[in-house]
Amino acid sequence: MPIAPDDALKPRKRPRQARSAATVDAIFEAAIQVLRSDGFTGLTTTRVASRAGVSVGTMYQYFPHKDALLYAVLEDYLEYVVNAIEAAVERFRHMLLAEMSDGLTLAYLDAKTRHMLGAQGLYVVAAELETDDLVADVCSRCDAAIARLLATATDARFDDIARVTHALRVLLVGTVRAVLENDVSPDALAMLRTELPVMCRAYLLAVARPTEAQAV
Amino acid sequence: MPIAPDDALKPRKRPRQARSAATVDAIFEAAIQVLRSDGFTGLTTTRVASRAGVSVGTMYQYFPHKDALLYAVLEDYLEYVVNAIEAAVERFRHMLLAEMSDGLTLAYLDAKTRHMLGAQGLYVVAAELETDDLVADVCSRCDAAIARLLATATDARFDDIARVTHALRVLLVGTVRAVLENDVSPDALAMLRTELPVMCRAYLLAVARPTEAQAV
DNA sequence: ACCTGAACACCGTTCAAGT
DNA sequence: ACCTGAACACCGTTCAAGT
Repeated sequence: MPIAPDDALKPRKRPRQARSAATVDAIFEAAIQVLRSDGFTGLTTTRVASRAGVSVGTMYQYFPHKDALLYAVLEDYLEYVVNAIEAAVERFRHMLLAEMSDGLTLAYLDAKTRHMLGAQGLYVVAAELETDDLVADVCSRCDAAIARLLATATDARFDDIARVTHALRVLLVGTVRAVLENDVSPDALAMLRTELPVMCRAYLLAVARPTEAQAV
Repeated sequence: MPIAPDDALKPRKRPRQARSAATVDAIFEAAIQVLRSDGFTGLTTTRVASRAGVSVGTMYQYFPHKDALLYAVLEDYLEYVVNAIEAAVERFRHMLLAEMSDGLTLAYLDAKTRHMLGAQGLYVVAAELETDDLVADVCSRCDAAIARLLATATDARFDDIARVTHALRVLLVGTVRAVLENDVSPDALAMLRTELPVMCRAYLLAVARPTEAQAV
């Protein structure tokens, strides 16, 4: 657990040839599979390499150490989620507060459940790996996007939009994780799909200041 | 990561003499400290033993393996939190819905922040360690307590109290964790203390069916 | 009874040797 | 250029030997 200086967690080299790119993809996919089946503790360089069909040495040509590989997997996943949020924000701007709340909530839920169903282990990766900068960056991009959304509600204004934005993101992220983490059954998902929108909507309406357009 | 059969995670023997009890306490405390400073990955049997001032062999007399030690630490912590919730439930029964919501929320927040400030690593322990039974037990005790509380609200009834209880617990646990996990600054805590009660109250009021006593 | 620490198997990482 | 796998240091766990 030495402190990672500079870009110590960055890939060692980018694949330049088709053969290499295929190798990296295989390693990447293998890492996710092993993480899912054996957990963070069970994720071994040997196991990833053998499942990817390469030798350990080859893996170390692309990732300077195990952590760099896991970091890359996490980065890729977070990028996917942020993109989903930013897309939802564009789609639901300039609507009623309740509409944009539901739109954002369901878009986030979809992104999570589609891409994440087995990648729960990534939470452990984020917790254990020096990922503060990466996470901070992703969080601020999400907050910026959500603030952009809320600012355009046609029927409400917020006194402290930064605070509300932050609280809403934490509500979304925390609740979804708390459920998916130890129960990905259809029942649990159904519960989220009905209750989470209610939570977000209720919170936003509670802290919003209605505007003249409200009575429309 | 072998499947834990039976009580494989239970302590090997209970301390019978004062000397032993002191040893176990020291090991326990050392584990928490190492977890805080070095994380889950950095938590080494050698490190825990040396910080506790005993040899590895001694540790293995009380805990059959590293996981059993971590399991015991987690169990102790969860017990503390459940007790806090159950105490709060007794204190706030038969009140207005908004009052009991705030009471429960702040009691939970207090329990978390007081005992947990450094023990964040326990989330990783719970995720990695075969703790499904333990967690399920704790969750159902919390849900039972919260349902007991909500059922006595003087101004509201719920059509599906199990669903609301579950959703409320997930909201509490998830949101608090999402904040504390990567930011235990006073600012973050202040945000939780103001916004979390609003979230819970707003959600409960949104799903509650008001009763005649409401207009009092 | 309780404690110790060398010894064994396994994992992360390197690097000389192969194609 | 890219790949391989034996070799080294370190961690979890055991157990013969100490008090």
